[in-house]
Amino acid sequence: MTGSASRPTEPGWAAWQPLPLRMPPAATVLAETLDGGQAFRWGCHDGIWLGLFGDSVVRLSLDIQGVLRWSAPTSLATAGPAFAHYFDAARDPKELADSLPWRSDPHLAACLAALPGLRILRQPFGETLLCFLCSATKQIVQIKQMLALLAERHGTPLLPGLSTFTFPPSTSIHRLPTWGELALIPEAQLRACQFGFRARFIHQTACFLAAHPGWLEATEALPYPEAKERLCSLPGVGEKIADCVLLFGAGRLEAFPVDTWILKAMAARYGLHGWKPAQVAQFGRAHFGPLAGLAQQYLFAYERAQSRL
DNA sequence: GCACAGGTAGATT
DNA sequence: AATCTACCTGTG
Repeated sequence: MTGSASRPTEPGWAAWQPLPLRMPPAATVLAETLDGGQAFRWGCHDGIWLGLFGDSVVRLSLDIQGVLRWSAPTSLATAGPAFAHYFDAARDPKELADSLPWRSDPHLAACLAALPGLRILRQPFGETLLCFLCSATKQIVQIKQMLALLAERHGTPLLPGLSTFTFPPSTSIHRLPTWGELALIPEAQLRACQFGFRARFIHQTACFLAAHPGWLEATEALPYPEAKERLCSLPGVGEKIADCVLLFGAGRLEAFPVDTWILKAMAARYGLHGWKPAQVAQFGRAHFGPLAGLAQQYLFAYERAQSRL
């Protein structure tokens, strides 16, 4: 009996509720969505996902029928609705993907077919900036470890009352520090969280943001080109990270982040051998159109899956 | 030992 | 303007 509908209620957690979706994702696609490199705060234990974003804590489970259910702590009444927005549950990802140029692009068509229903999450803007400032030349597993350590040491506990009911075993549940909190942390303490050379960038960015109240919020509200330009003015933020922040943290689906995977994929699949990242980014936006970022996520996931075979 | 990991910034050519 | 390199640190 693995159906979560029949799971008994656990202390501190509200009952599991179905998330209304046109088409629930397959387990592999859900895993790729939550843990495929756009977010770094999800973990899966015994078939149940636990995720943290902003002040929210949510658990997810695919029941035997394939229905996606969520459960939030009773102390966090807003976590459910917050997750629906985070997951962009109101939007049908297949419909969105259908307006990508897959009809004239066989490789894109293959990527869409391999991961039907892959989504772009709508993560908190500031948090996304922090996460991708940590990402430079790091693997996903390591990025997750760095952020977990930072949250553990410098972030507010989200479920103080549930500290004894650990889920998963021995996992601490702290939110990431806000930029205001980060500005108060000495660079040395960031280095102690295994940030390496990224510690200086995070510290400098935190100091800048502390000196410019409202700067992040204003940036998020700007059109894509202006928002990207402003993000790139932050220490440690180049084109790639700016595009990731706008794509995963601001719903700007026209952003087309070019990392080493995409660089290799576009060379191999589209013949762009020897192209520079900026050239590939321009090609991507022109070729894939206003939803280029969604296409990018399919290409990225497909390429990583191929490499694991 | 050494290359590489979802890069960026500053120096050098 | 284009190319090269240092920057932390863990992993294979």
